Amino acid sequence: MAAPTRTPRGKWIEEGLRALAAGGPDAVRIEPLAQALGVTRGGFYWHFNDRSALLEEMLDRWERATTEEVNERLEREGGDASAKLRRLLALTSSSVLMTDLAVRDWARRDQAVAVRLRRLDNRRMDYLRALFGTFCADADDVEAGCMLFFSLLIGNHSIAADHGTRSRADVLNLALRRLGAP
Amino acid sequence: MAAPTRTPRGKWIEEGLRALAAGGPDAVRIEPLAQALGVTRGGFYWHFNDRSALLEEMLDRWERATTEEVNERLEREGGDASAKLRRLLALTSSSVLMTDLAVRDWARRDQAVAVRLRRLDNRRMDYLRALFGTFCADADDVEAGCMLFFSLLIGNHSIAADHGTRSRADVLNLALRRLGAP
DNA sequence: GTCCATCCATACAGGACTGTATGGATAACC
DNA sequence: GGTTATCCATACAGTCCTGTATGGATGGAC
Repeated sequence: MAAPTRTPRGKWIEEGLRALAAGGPDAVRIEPLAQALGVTRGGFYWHFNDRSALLEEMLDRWERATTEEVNERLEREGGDASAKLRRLLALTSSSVLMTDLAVRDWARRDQAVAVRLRRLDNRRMDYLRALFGTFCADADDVEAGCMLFFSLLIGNHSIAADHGTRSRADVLNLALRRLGAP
Repeated sequence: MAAPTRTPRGKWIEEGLRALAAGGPDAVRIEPLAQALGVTRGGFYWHFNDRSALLEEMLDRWERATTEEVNERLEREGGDASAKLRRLLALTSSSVLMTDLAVRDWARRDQAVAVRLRRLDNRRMDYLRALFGTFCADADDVEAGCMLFFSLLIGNHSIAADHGTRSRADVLNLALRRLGAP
């Protein structure tokens, strides 16, 4: 009844997310994906109806994984709020982050993706609000701090500027302190 | 000697930048560009060697235009530093900004583009440092403030979260005040 | 009115990809 | 050892794009 499951559904999705992170949604093509997996496209169309079905499932998996993966891992490693914020900022060049940036760009030109992103960003903002709330009493300050921190998270990987004698890590630390993180 | 110049070099570059802003570098294809301009690809290959030549010139023009356009316009309209920062943040959905975000994403997967972006981001950072320097004495604070502001500029158009009863503009204002802008 | 630089249309060859159809191959399961 | 669910290879038709080659068309300069 069962089967060898050499290249199951999940493999295609994983490889698709890798391609997305590396080259954006336009880089998610079946033929190169199959080549990367060492097979032909034969099996792909058994799992999926077409390319857009893969993209949908990629977004499904991304939406589920990114919440659990980041938040739970952050909670598991413990520490106070500012330690968690610090760890979040240090998540450099993780594939999670690259995928995130790719999806963010994708959302700019695809309404359906934008809806998903909004749902996720709202969850993330809620999480950030909880963290900032531990060392920040004023609600306005919390909201501004969250927006600034979230922006910093993205800006860190989008801004190519140098900082003279300071390293990027130095500047991130200074910025965090400026946001009131103890 | 001269000519009608119906669809000169510049037209292709403009249309290319429009396509870039709307759909990323992969969306810059000659055939659709020609269609948008109401001609066939015939003339394109008279102006440019190939597609990559267009991309190069698009980046050239972008690099020159974005600096002059934004900075000079900001200076021309006058006001103090915090007024200028406020106007920068209000530059919503300008095509300049969309192109900027597209190039930023492009730079993540193309080294040559990354080099150009770095050059530009450094210039922009210098400009921001000058602005922040007018109401911020400590050099560390200036650097952190610039990074946070620059990130906010990008985050504003990349983050899809809501802010409860507050509007995005409210939060941006709160954030600016938190950065010490009077 | 002719020349010439500039620009455009058309046709062609080729590449990369998509989706479909079809005939296996493989191994767990009975 | 046959059955069956799962997966793969191959071949084919079709789409969209690229780059090249070639023959105009247009209008200012002279």
